[in-house]
Amino acid sequence: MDMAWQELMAITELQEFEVQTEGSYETAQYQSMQPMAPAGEFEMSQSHSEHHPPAAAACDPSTAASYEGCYSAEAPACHRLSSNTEAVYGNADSLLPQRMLPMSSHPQSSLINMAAATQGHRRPNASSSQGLSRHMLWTALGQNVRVRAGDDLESDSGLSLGSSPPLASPDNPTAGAPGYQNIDTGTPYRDCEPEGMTEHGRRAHVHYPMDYQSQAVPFLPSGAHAPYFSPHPGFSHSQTCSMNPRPLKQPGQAAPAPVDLYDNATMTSRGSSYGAHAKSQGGSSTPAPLSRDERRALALKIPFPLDKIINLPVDDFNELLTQYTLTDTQLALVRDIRRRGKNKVAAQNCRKRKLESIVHLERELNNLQAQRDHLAQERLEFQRSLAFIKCRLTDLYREVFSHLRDEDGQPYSIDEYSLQQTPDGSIYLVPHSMETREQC
DNA sequence: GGACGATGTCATCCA
DNA sequence: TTTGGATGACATCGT
Repeated sequence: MDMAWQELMAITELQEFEVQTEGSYETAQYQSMQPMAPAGEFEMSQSHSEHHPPAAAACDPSTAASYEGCYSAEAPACHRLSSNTEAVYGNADSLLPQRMLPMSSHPQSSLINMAAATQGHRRPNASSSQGLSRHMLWTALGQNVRVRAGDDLESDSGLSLGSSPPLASPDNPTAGAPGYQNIDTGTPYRDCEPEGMTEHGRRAHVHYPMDYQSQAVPFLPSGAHAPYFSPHPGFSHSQTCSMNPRPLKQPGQAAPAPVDLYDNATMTSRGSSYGAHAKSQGGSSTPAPLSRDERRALALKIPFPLDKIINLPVDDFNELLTQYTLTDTQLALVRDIRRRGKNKVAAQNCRKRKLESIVHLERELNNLQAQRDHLAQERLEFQRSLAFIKCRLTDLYREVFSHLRDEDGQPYSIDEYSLQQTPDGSIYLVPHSMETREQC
């Protein structure tokens, strides 16, 4: 790429050279798409004869054979830029990476759709996954969702300076945010704690979604919450922390398998679901885990879905907030979620534009390189043409001298005299000695 | 284990 | 002042 840009920069130099050496040719001539005639056929000379009558006689094909030495017949025909550029770059669109294709929307109408979308397909785009994960928030409530801060225990971001108030983040369980505390014990949430969590706390932890259900039911997709909202009492901490996700069993079914929606291997520290999605390509029916914000919303019992938080217009969003009595912590979290959600979309759009810009610049670079090649070819043709015309002029000059005679009928020596033309068109025979003096 | 692409997030600027 | 879009930078993940 660097070389390409260096070559591109040479175009300006090339054009400057053209102007200096071929000053009589205007820039417009460089835009001509017509090929220069092969020199050997002297079509070039005929073309010149239209504009330079004196040269026309010199370029008479009948006499041109004597000038092959000046104007090589091997001069290649100038290529047609109009066809070349299109031929070379006509398929430039094919260079567009597949990732540049317009994103398609995915229906988010049901949990079934969501599950299907997460199985056997890599996430087609982030927006759909957002929608899916948002549904996950409200459908997973009955699935013994553990309000886990596991990924939050990891470093959120090396540069994170904590834009969110500490209270609003489960990253900081010691900050005293009520929403991140165990409902029963009041202790901060710490999922999968190897030692610190008591069995009572674990059970309360496991049962937390049940407590959340009472508030969140109105927002759950119909039919999604009822079968899953009674966590099996037999779930232990070790089960909930299992690294082997199993299909969920409804309460009425015997021997419910341990459920772990937070397989560490599938969760990113950012709470994104793409990792889990990629893992679901294997055909696993394990639903995608909740994002970090979804879990935060779950923990703080935000009483409306994330897609509303993120996508509602500001007026509707504020109106939504007025419909509920939210704590400062909840408000801060909601605003953080809204900010992050919008920024996520913005980042996706930004990256898409950046890729499109790269493709556009690469295409433009190719076009400019083709233009440069065309100009170089034209310069070569013009140089050959100029050399040919000079040869013809020299020959005509000698021919004129051969017909000149002095008073004694003797021919003038071309070494002693020269022909000069004045601005008014008069031609004088000037001795070289006088010419030299005039110059002095 | 390092390179690389994808993605989410944060900080910052700006309208 | 608030809100949100745009974007660079960074972290993390999976391949």
